[in-house]
Amino acid sequence: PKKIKIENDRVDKKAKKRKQDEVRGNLWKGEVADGKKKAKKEPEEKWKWWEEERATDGSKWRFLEHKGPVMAAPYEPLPSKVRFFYDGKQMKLGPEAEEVATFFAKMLDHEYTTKDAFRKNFFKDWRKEMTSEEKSKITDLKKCNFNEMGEYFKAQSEARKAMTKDDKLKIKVENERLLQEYGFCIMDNHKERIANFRIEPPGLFRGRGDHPKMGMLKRRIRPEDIIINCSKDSKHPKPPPGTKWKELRHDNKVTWLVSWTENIQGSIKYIMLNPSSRIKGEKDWQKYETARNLKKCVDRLRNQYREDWKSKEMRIRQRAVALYFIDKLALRAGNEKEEGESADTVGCCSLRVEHINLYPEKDGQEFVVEFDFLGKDSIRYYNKVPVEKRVFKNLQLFMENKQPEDDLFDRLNTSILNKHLQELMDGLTAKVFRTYNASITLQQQLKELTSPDENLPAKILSYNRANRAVAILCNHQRAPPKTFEKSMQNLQTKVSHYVDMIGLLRHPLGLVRWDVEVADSFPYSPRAVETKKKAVERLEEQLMKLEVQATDREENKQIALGTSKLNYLDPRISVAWCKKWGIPIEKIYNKTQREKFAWAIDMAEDDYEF
DNA sequence: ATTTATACTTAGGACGCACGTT
DNA sequence: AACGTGCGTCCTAAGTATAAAT
Repeated sequence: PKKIKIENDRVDKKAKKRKQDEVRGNLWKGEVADGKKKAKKEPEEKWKWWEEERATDGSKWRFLEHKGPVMAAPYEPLPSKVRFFYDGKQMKLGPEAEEVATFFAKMLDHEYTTKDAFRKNFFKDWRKEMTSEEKSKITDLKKCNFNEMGEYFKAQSEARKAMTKDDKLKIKVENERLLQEYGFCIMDNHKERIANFRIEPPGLFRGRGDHPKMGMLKRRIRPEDIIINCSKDSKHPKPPPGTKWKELRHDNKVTWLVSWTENIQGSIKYIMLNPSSRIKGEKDWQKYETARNLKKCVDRLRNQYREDWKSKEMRIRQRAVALYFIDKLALRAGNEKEEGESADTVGCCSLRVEHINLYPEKDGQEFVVEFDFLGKDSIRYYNKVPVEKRVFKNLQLFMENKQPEDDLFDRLNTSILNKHLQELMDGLTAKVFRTYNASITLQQQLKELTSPDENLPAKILSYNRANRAVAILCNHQRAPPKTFEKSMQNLQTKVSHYVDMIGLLRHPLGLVRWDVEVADSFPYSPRAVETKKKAVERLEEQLMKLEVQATDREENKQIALGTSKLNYLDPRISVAWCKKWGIPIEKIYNKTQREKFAWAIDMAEDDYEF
């Protein structure tokens, strides 16, 4: 595999030395025992992996030791007072059938338990867990009454909420212990955080959107399903007593520690490291370097695909138009999906004729393409865009003699497209355009929106607006928060409250209302005037802050900023912006994000350019 | 050329908790 | 102390991409 050599790849000799000095194996002994106090008091110097050289042989690590996954808690049968009824008659279920029944009972309040597909899939899978006796009795889901179960779980969760502080603390301590024991691994002399060290518990599958497999039973994972990956010379994780792992593997060409095959789609699930880890960070850094490489040649590429719109070969024209969409609209590549295996969603290459409408003229604009389709996670993409005449004509051509459900780009798929892109630039794939366009947009928007003399909240509003421009480009949506309207109203109430107060203060008579002390000194003593002035200033600043907050929130109603911040925006752009304007980085990145982007925070200066 | 397997990134929503407000 | 709410964390589904198998 090709490695993109990163520029400015300084090698810090001292860092190298430090690394060798660090002792391996302090993880499972000593440290945990003498408590976290020590670790907290003198946090071991943060490892700057970005100052070290990277492996060039395709190996991902040299040493890997971990404790294996945390298995899902075993099923606890219901107390006998909680009954299940079939066709009005009480019925005691065996533990297997009962467990699956509880999954359904826990979802009773959800709308999807009313959906045909959900019920059908659930019932089919549930029956597989029944004894032959149960199976012969229980033949109709409609006759099943899970209400007592459902109530029981509701009560349980109420009880959990109502627990004493002490009991809550106990749980917290136990979680912390689990984290300390299983949440870290040793990779190449460093203790690194694991992202998801728990095996996914069994339950009913609920895909996103109109998923054909909704309601199916996601089965319990046993040690016998699990593959462990670690160093040969490490202390191997032990399977729970009386069980065996499926396999113990020592593959340092991959980054995962644990894997298993999930039964719904038959896909493999992995346990991997946290985004703050070296192995994820390097990859992330490299991703942005590839996007920066695209920046260097994007003009050439754009000229190229514009030329290709005229090609006499249909496949080349399709490739060129698709690439234009991917570039201009930041569409995803659009791999083909097996029909009936998941929700019907598309990306660029898998667009169908039914997903676009062509308007030679619309709303005073020429050659408008209207997109309307469900993308990843069944999020709707709706957009009307004027395109160049040639693109428009090509689209008409591609749609000729086709049915709505036919592929728009019938001579193209992501594999063909990526092969082409690979020839144009080393490391280039379709998704790089999303990264590139997102990052360059942030940089441009920040330049445009930041005004030097604005105060801190206003600058942050500008940042959020730049961030928002990217989120809109990438179509990162969210469901409006349930409490949105109300919290917006609250904010407005506060605002008018401040406006009133300021009004009163500004008016001399307002003194009577405002503050007894000042009122007493009526008419104005110099001190009172000064105090009043200060108070007005303070109030006005708070008002400003509130107004900014209100604006920001309103504009953000249906837009999710997190995804682009975490996955598309070169963090060095944000770091540089913060440094340039003296904004504390904490205003932009929370703790987790600062950990993930530690490399960028350490590296980028105020003049960094993407 | 097409399908399958694998590994990894990207994604939105649920949930719970800290924190400010009443 | 009770409340509520906004944020961060967790969860895991759903994508992209590539290599290997057919």
